[in-house]
Amino acid sequence: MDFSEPELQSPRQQQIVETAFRLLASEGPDALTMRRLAAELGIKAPSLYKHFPDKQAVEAALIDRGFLIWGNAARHAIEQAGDPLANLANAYRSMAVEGPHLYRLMTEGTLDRARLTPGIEDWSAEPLGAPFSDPETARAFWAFLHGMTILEIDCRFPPGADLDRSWKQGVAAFSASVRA
Amino acid sequence: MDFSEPELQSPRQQQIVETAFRLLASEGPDALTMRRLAAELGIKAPSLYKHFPDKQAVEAALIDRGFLIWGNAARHAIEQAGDPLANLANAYRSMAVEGPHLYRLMTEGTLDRARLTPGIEDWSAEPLGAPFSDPETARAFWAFLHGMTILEIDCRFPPGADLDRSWKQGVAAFSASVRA
DNA sequence: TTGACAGGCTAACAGTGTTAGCATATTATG
DNA sequence: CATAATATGCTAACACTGTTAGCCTGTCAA
Repeated sequence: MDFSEPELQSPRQQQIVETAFRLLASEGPDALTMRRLAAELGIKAPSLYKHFPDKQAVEAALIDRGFLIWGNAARHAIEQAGDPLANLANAYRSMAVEGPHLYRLMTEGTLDRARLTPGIEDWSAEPLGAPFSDPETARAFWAFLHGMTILEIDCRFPPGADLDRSWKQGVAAFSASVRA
Repeated sequence: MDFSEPELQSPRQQQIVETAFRLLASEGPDALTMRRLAAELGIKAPSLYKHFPDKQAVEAALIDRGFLIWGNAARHAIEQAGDPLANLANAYRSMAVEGPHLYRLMTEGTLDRARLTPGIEDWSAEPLGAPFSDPETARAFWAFLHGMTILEIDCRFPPGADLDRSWKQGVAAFSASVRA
């Protein structure tokens, strides 16, 4: 499966999503309003509704892009030499730290799957299952990755905590569960 | 340390927080508006500002309450017989499933610690460190707990996934790291 | 030439948190 | 007892949000 081409989007839609992507990344979710996004494109807010039914649809397109980014990064990580769990953890962490606003948008709250391109969510999560013999342990490892990531970018750990070490310890804990 | 008495709150403030607590639990975050909260109390929205400087302050009081609930539940869990990690995991999961809206409010986004009662965050996290010999592994375990919990209440796992088994596998993975 | 359509616009609505200014009832003080 | 202060409510309004209705213009096909 290849999700790299968003066929269903017109050039103008792609341009809007691209602008929204940059706006979210550089100024955060509070800046991602319909009026601001429109201004960034040199138009007025109501005109956006000629291209997307509502704001959620724009956000869904961003989430789609996030899943694409993560799916590719995870596949790349698995192919590398060394401990696949550590490689996945590093890739996951890097992606989120580089784009914390997008990461939050992707993972916060419930997800309206009907708005996403079908299958992309599963596709992006697929590489996480590779190192493990059963899907349940893979999901537990995913939970660890997400927990570390979101707690880190939300600054929920005590200041000065050795997060590198926590990542290592967690990866080590799950290493006993990898496929022979 | 005993956080059970919110000494700094007037009776009216306690009443408002209590009402907000019930409103959030029963109807979710969208219902927790200043106007709605006021209506629930039989007053108008601006009157709330005689008791709290802004909405964030009300939310901070709710988060305080959440930390209190969790801190007590965790202490209780640790005293029980059996695997302390499994007990903690069960307590954590139960708390979140019973009050998912409060759990999200507590854990979503960054936290303005200046608004919380000093020390309550650390106090509520304390029991998690008990079973482990180093704080880094304890934090990794916390990340696993939070990851599983938030992904579960946000329905991010595939439908039909065996979450009980994922919880078990994750707890098992960390069991090798417990203090001798 | 005409008609459809794509894509912009202004004006407006309901809802949000929040502030200013006013009224009243209780409580403390002279 | 009178008076001042405080607590606690109110209405009106502001700036912001997503969103809709209705209008106008340019492009392209029949």
